Amino acid sequence: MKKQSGEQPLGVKEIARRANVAIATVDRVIHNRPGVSPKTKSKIEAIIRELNYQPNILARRLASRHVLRLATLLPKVSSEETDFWTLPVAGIQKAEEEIKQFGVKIEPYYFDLNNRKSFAKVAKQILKNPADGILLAPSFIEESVSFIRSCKELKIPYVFINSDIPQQESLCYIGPDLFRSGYQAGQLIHYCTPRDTRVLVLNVSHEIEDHHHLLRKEEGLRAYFANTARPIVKKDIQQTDPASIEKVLTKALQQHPDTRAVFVTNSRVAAVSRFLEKRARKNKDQNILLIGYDFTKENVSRLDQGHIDFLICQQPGEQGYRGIMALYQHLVMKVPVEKTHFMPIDIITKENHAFYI
Amino acid sequence: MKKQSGEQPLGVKEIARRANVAIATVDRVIHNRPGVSPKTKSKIEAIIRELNYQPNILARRLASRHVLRLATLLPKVSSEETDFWTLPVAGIQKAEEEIKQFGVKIEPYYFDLNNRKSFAKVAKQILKNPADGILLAPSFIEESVSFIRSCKELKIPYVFINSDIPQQESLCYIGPDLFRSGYQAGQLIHYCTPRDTRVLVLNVSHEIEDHHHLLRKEEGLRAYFANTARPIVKKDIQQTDPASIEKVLTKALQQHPDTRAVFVTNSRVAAVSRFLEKRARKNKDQNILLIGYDFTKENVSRLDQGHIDFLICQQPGEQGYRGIMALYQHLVMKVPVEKTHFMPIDIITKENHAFYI
DNA sequence: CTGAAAGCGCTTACAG
DNA sequence: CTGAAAGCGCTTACAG
Repeated sequence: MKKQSGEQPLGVKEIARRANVAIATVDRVIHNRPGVSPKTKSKIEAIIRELNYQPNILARRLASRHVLRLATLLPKVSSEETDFWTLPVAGIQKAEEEIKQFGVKIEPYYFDLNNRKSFAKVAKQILKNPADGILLAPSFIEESVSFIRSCKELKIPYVFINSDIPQQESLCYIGPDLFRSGYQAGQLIHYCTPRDTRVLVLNVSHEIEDHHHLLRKEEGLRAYFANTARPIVKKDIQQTDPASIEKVLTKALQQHPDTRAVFVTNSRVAAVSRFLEKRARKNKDQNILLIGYDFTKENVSRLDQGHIDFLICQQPGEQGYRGIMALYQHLVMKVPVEKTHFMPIDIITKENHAFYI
Repeated sequence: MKKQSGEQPLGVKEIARRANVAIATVDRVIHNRPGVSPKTKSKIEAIIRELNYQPNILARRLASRHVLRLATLLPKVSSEETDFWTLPVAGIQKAEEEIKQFGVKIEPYYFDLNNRKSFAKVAKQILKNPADGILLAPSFIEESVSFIRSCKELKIPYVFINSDIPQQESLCYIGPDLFRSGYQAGQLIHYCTPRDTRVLVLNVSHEIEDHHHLLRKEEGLRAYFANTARPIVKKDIQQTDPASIEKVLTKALQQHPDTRAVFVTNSRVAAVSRFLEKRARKNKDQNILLIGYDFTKENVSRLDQGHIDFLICQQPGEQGYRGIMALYQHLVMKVPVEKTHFMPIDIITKENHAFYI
């Protein structure tokens, strides 16, 4: 079949012909470049509208000598802490694979989640040789706000993934709705445990920065049980080593022997599962439901062994992939991008994790 | 930044220069077209290998006057039955939107799920003016096998979605692992109901063709409980009207008053939920867990009202999207395609359905 | 069996 | 402020 049987899409050539100008002039108008008299400009613009001109992206990228650079600013993957960020990075690579044909190049930068100064330092590096677009995880709010202020000045679009800073004019946010994920955890607990038993909420984190995020999940959980008599107790564990976890948990469970569900508000659920496993061996009668977050290697392995019951996951790979694609859509295709994209709240179990990601 | 600073990707021009032939001859070799002497051919092939030549897809699609036609053969969406197939269709449209710039066109064909002859009829239409690739839901096995026999003869690649016919040399299969989804349902029942209570499996379908699929799900569920004492009973309901469902269910629940979970092996779970709702009103004491399949409008609405507990879903939209993309990858990008792609087994609840799809 | 040339719809120096 | 022309890396008639 031959192309364009029927409605021939008209191009710059036809626009130039109708406007009685050279193609180069049409090009100037299309890209809003200077050097066109107002009169010529409006004439060409009228014709563009009339023809409903759609640029041919293939031709554009083929002819252009400009390669589009996208910088990513994400936490470094640290095997000691959590390998969560390997998945977004993989998603970003997949996106790059798909669009590198179109002259898009990704420049990855990494900061240390335990060191807010490293964020600022790496951010400064990015600004030294600014990319055309930026994808970032705004883990440190203050530093992120300062960084994107510079981006705004340079008119560089930026996308947030995994956590949001609202009201910052980002191109878009792609990540979880923390509150609703906590709410979902509430429902699972409701289904799986007797309704008069206690729920223990654990925030295991020394990163104070995280706290706001963890609180939103806790709020979601509490909201689910708002109109019930369900007893809920919360513990913050700031030291994340096994001994500290053991100490806090032992005490909490002694204090509240009616606990039948533990909700860990982040990926540290694996560490908690270790303690509960040990405890269950001594104490056969008590079966405690354990729910936590994130598809890390360790969590999945603990899930598979039956020491974690549910993991709530939000497609971290897809977040990276879509973040890049959003920048691409915006910069190359020039199509509008959805401002907020909440990821599905996926419930991962021993039985379905093999099909995830 | 200028393009190709560094490793200049070499193209046909350079190959032609090195082989001392015209570009047209290189093109013939690249596309394995006739009219090249064996000697010239092998010489060019050697250079292509040596240079690790990667064709520029942009240039290829821009220069080519050939538009790639992909036919889709799917069940017609019938509002009376189920709107399940609207989602794959939407996924296909999304894919088309993304790749129509590259001269890909989708030609949709629909058959009637209640009429196997309609499948054969529409399939014949497709063969009258064969597309370059085909995406189909092989709902009727015999007719599908006969259709793809013709496709094989014509060397047209085809992709199965939603259900598979193994050993048919399809380019790939994209859809659920039915057995494992039944297994997952088993786990949810295990978590949510007392372990000595009964599980009722319902196959609600007059389409005998379906039966094999439904059985796989049932087998998965039974496998989960294989080494337990859990009582399981199965009922087939061949008439799908409310009265027939009511009749069978009333009898089954009378016969087995210890039933605390009902597993419906397909999207007909909404109809079952109607009966159970009615029954619960009369019979307050008995709370029965209800699990079924598919993200149809009606099912989601029943889920939202609390009359269905869990829906197992397998990203129908994504199946359509990926099916088209697989054909595109194969035909345009010429990259190898994964033979089997099982979709995640998603657990959808009242609390997370709003974030799905 | 092989090659020279036009063209796909754009962008980009460069000249005026 | 404007235009003529070369070129992006391919494919496609057409000529020999």
